[in-house]
Amino acid sequence: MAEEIGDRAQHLLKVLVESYIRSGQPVGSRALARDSGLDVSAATVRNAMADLEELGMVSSPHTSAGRVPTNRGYRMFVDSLLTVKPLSEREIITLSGQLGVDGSNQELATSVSDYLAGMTEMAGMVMIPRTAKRSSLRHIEFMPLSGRRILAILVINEKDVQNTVIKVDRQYTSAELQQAANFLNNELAGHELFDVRHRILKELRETKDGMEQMMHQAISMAEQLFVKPESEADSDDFVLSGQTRLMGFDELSNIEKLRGLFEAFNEKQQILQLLDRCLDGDGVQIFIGEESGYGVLDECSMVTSSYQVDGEVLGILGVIGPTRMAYERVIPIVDITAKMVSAALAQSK
Amino acid sequence: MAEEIGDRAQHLLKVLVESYIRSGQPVGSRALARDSGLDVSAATVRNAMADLEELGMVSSPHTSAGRVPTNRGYRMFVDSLLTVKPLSEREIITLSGQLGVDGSNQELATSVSDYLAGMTEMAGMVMIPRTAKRSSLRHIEFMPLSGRRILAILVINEKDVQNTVIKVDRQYTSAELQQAANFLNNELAGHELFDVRHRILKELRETKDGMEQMMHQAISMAEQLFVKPESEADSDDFVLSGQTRLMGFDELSNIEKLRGLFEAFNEKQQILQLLDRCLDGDGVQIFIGEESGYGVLDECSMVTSSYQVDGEVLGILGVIGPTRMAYERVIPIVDITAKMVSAALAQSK
DNA sequence: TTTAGCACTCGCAATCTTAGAGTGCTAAAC
DNA sequence: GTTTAGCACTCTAAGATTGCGAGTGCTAAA
Repeated sequence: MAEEIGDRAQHLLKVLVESYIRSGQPVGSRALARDSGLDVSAATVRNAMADLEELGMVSSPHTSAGRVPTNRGYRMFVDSLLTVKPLSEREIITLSGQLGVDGSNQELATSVSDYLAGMTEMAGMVMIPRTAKRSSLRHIEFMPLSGRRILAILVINEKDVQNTVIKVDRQYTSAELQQAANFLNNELAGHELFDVRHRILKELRETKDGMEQMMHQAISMAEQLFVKPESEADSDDFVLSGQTRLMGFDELSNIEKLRGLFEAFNEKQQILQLLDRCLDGDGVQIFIGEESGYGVLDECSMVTSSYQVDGEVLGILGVIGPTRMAYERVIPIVDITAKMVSAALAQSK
Repeated sequence: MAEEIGDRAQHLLKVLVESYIRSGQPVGSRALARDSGLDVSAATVRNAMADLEELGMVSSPHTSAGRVPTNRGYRMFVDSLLTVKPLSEREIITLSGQLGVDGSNQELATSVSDYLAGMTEMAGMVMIPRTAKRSSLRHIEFMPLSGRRILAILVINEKDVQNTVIKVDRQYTSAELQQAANFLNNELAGHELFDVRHRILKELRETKDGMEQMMHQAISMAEQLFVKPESEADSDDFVLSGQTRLMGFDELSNIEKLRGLFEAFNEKQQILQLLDRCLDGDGVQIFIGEESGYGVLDECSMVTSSYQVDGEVLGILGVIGPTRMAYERVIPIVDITAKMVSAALAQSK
């Protein structure tokens, strides 16, 4: 069935997609023949179109409209036909100017997301997996609350603070908690989170007996802090900005669709699962339409890239926009942004 | 000009608004005569409508449509014509069930906002002024960062944590910072924020000389933490939920309007300024259409109420929806919610 | 394999029509 | 003076009709 696509058909597909991305209008055979640069007639183009249609690369909205690329057509386009424009010097400079290295990861993520949204005129996003492997524990602090609850404050890396309320078996005094925190800081501070988790589990196993009561309790508190979150592989930090720009696109003028999309943004869950899938991949990755498996992303594409330090993936960033987007511009933007974020993080280390 | 409105005209306005809120359709004279309960003919109603139109209470979309209330008409309606339905027992129980007292204020706000959104099928919002008067400082902690920066962690009230990065004149060691924190905790912990600010300024004035170097520095750090934020009367905590529900209303099916609205939600600034204005008011307050002065709220109304403890206003909560909303239902919901939140907060004190 | 020619299909926009709803006004009735 | 009935008038929303333009698919010839 899936026959080989001839060189000419490929070229025509490329020109068609480019034209459609530019104008948003179905492309007819006459116009395509003209723009293709090839010296062929419209009729020949029509034959090629018939082939492409059979292969599911293009389709007509109706009998006498031109052709429009299908998701599969877009896929072929970005995979093997696209010619990427490098970014201009100026644009790169703008970005590097925006990347302040101080401020928390949160702030960095926000500014990067804004930048992506601004440059592409679409929605930008940045994910920081909370359990980023490179994170190391800096400091633990406990504070008693009313009724058997304790406020735990974790300082992670340089400047990220996390606080959690944990429940314990009885009331503790400030002094006791201080002692527990000291103990844990001694044991755990400076180690990577991954490591911390390990140590806690190990200690738990080893200390069934003959250990000071206090340590025992301290470790069980730490367990609540570090071990549970792993199983709830839930909310990573996730910044999304410029969503409202998506309301400007015709293909999303259907309110129902838009609503679904914004609900998905609010949920975060779905989007995050999707982004998780990108964590392994290298370089820029693209989801076209509902390839992602999420109906709400029907008319949308995501262009993402991971950013990393020392070859280790720290997170994902990218943009969301209509399927009909200027890939040849968006892809290098996402690519470069990811690289510059990687560089900035490496430097601030 | 603004002549007195007759009793009958008032009654007719009331019935008209109710009918319009129910159906969303302009109300004609015949239907209004029928529904009014009055024993008058359509012609009489027409005369009354002509009067109301002259007073700016109603208007016709076009010559041969019925009448629609204007903002002014709505205003009159909610101010003096509305009969409020009390909430059913069941609904109140649902709410009190949802109000968990544990968890941070953030979490409380989120759950209240969700509740409002769910009950009214519109968008819910809760504001917690960051500088809430009743807040008292619990604990301060410093941690050195690279390059003359210090991470400050404030625990406020029971369970709210705030962290800020401050810049200082030189590097400090952990020990020095510990000392400074101890000093500040001794001086300030347990006091209300308002008080804290006062004390810092006082100390600053008094300690020009003859004070230990260290205290001096500690106080100037504290100044950065507590005094500056007051001038930037910027971001209070603000939770908004169920925005996407607004996309379901016909009057907001205009994408441009919707976009403006959602951009305002993202900015927060504008909405917050608006809510600030409610802080003084007592009980339920209502903004109809662009009464607020913000064009983006054109076809929307806000129903808000403050919540308080010991007679002191802590924040604002409410809902946003289309001007054409079921006020007689929404108002008691907002009212009761505010009261229950107030009660819950008083109890958790 | 490519091309020209031609009949055919379809959507879109403009125009017209009709039905229905509701008004404003006037003159009579209470 | 207020209320009512009657009537002409206006306006919209929803179909129906039309013509145009764009583009296709097919066939037969180059």
